[in-house]
This record gives sequence, C-alpha cells and structure tokens, in this order.
Amino acid sequence: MSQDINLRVSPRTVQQETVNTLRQAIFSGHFEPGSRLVESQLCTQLGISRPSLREALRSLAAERLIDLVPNRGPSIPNLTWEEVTAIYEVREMLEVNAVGRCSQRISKEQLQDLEKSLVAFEEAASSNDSLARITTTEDFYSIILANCGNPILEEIHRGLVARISLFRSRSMSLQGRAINSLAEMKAIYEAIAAGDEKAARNASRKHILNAMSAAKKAMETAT
Amino acid sequence: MSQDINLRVSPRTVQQETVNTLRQAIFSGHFEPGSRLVESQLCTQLGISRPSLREALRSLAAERLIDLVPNRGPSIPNLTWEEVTAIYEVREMLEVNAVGRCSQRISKEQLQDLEKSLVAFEEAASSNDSLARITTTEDFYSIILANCGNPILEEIHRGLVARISLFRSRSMSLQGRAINSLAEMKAIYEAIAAGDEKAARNASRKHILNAMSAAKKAMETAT
DNA sequence: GTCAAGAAAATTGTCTTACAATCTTGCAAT
DNA sequence: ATTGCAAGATTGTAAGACAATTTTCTTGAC
Repeated sequence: MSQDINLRVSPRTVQQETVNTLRQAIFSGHFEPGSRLVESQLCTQLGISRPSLREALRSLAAERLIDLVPNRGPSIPNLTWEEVTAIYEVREMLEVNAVGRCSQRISKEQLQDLEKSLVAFEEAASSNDSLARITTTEDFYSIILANCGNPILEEIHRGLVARISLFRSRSMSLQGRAINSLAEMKAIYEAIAAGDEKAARNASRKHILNAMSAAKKAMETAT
Repeated sequence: MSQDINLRVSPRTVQQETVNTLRQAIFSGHFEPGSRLVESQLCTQLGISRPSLREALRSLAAERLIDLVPNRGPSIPNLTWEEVTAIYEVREMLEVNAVGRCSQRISKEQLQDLEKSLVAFEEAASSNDSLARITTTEDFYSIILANCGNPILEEIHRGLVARISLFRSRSMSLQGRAINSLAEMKAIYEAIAAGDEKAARNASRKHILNAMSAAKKAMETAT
C-alpha cells in the first residue's frame, strides 16, 4: 500500500456517545453553571452504567468542560470574568494566526464554502434564531481553522471556544451584536479572499476584541 | 471568613495517582512510541482494578498523551514530523506572548528565582546529566509561564510541551544543543530582567525555532 | 430562634465478577 | 502466497458490593 489511509470507521462506544451527549448538554446550557451533577442520576437519565459514565466524566474533566473534585463529584464550572478574559486572550493569540495563515493557503473551493457560511450567518443574524447564529458562526470559523494548515492549532482553538460557549451564545443575543459581528466577519472574509495576511490578522483581532467586550457586557447584565 | 481560600487538600485518588504515574512513565520514555498497552497488564503492574485504570486512560487520551481507538485499546502516539512541527508552531504563538507578558509583570522575587533556575540549567548543561537538563529547563519555563498573568496560557502550554517531551529530551542530548540552548535562555532572561518586551519576544522566538530544528535533527538521526 | 454537635442518609471511590463484542493469531485449505 | 475460519485474547459494558467521605437532618444547648 502506497499510503496509510485511515479507513477505519470508528465504532461508536457508549462512553464516546456519552461524552458527546453531555458536551452538547453543557453547550446548550442544559446545566446551570455551578450546579452539581450526580452520577446515579446521570446514569438513569442516560441509560448507562456507572463505569461508562465515569469514564466519560474523566474525558470531560480533562477538557475542562466540567470540574471534578474528589469525593464531591462533577460540577459545571462557574467561570469568573478573569478566566473568561484569559481564554479570550489565548484565543486571540491563536485565532489571529489561524486567520493569517488561512489567508495564504486556502483553496478556491474552501473560499467559496467560507462565503456560503458567511451568507448563512447573514441570514441568521437578521432573523431571531439565536441557535442558527451560533451554528453558522461555528461553521465560518471551522472552515478557517481547517484551512490554517495546523491541526493542533485547530484542536486547541476548538477546546478553548468550547469552554466559553455559553458566553458566546449569550453575547450573540445582545442587541446589535449580531449585526456588528457580521460586519467584522465580512472584513475577515474579504481580507482572506484578497490574500492579504496583514489585513486578515487585523480584522481577526478586532473581531475577537469586540466579541470579548460583548461577552463582558453579557456577563454583567446576566448574573 | 474574609476570603474563600481553598484549604482543601485534594485527597489523592487511585485514578489520579495512576494518571500521574502513567504520565511520568510516558515522559520518561518507558513506553516505546507506537507500542500498545494492555489493560490487564497495566492493572497488575500498577496494582489497581480495571475500572480505575480505564478512567485514568480516558484522562490521558483527552490530554492526547495516549491514543485510544475503540476495541483496540491504548497505545503510545507515534508522532509524525508534521505533527511535531504543528505543535512547535502553536507553542511559538503562545510562548512568545508568554515571555513578552512576563517581561512586563514579573516581580523581583520571581525574577531572582528565574535567575536561579538559569544557573541551575547552566550547571546541568555543562554536566552530562540529561535528566537534570530537562528538569531545570522545565523550571525555567514554568516560572515564566506562571508569571505571564494568564493561567489558561500556562495550562495550554504545559499540555503542548508534554506531548513532545520525548523529542525535547532527545534533542537536548544532541551535541552542543545544551550550550546553544543556554545562550538563548540567557538572552531571554536578560530581556525579561530589562523589562524589554520586544527583545524578550524576539529572544523567545529564536529559542523556539532553534529548539524545533534541533528536534528535527534528533528525529532524523533517531528513527 | 440560632447555633453547634452528632447521627443518618446520600454520594463517591474502588474493586470484583461477568459476559458480549471485537480483534488477533494460528492453522488448514485452495 | 493468499484466503477462510476457528480459537484465544482483549476490550466494552454492566451489575453488585462496600468503605470513605460528604451532605443533610436531627437534636440539644444557649
């Protein structure tokens, strides 16, 4: 065989499914931040055994999507503003680079997909479907990250964004944020399409800083 | 109570101990890259039960320190040079920023500690103790990362460095690498001590690029 | 009524056992 | 040499059990 292509179709295991299910539940805000989870309850709700659940919980804890204190069980992290800021700062370091690299290497086909996702977000932004706003934004970014040429960067970025998913959905519901976000994302797209790395980096940086201040505003009004 | 200090002394659980033990074993090269681990063997070697081991394995898999393919069990990742490069690139994005931030905010006490760790590395570099070279280097960096003012940056950086620990120890054994590394680290220290952010970032960037090419050389000669 | 101390209940940490599903290995047949 | 299949090994998952710890509840003192 000339190359080592991975044809394996990963069989879905109970523990993997559980990780995905719980991850989605956390993203969607199904659990209150700070609330504690009880193993036995989760087991019956998910219809799985305790060992399987506990394995899933270890995975989520390693991803920092849940806190896991010995003898106290799992709980949903209650992020402080300092932590959220720290995450946004690291995200900036990575995302600016990802956008810059993407501008230099994205293919025409992928650029078209990026444009499509931007159009999709445009529709979502003018509607009131807050879920659609999130998913379309994620599509936009995942295309950029997938084309930055660095899978590790992609992976770390995904992990960081996951940890602040709640704040993102809240701030995206803020009055006018979606419209501003759209303009910023258009600027990023234009710069990438033009292959202008510097402009792409600048547009990306601006976008993140605005997203961060929107998240701060959302966090203050919420509480 | 005036403040919410965390007095909890986290009780060490079997699963935590196992994660640490296995992590150390992986770092020290106890397992051949690409080799497969067998649950039952690990259980008897570690003297623990299979559920505990499996929980530990999930944590390590989430940290990407082991691969975990369903129905095939855990194995030590066999990193390709592309992956190692990708990790070094992301490490550069983060570390350069960490060093720059550190130069602007480190305290005098911590700066002294940093100098001490540099001296310690100097000794280790002139000796033949390759283990000491690694640990003193880690001390040096952990002080910098601890003083960059961003715990997330610290955490992500640690995770990345962990994944390439084997390459680091190999490249540090390379003829002359320790001496060069010392000069580069001195430059970083000087810039931080002088509070010169730009110089600190430049020195940091140079150091990482050199470390990367040393790792590449080590990887080619090894195989 | 409030608070503290102790008892009861709930929850987690860990192990053992069990078995189905899947993978690997060895051997026979082509 | 390759294919096919059976036997053995390994992983995925569940259930049950019990000690250690935390939480909740009760009781008693002030």
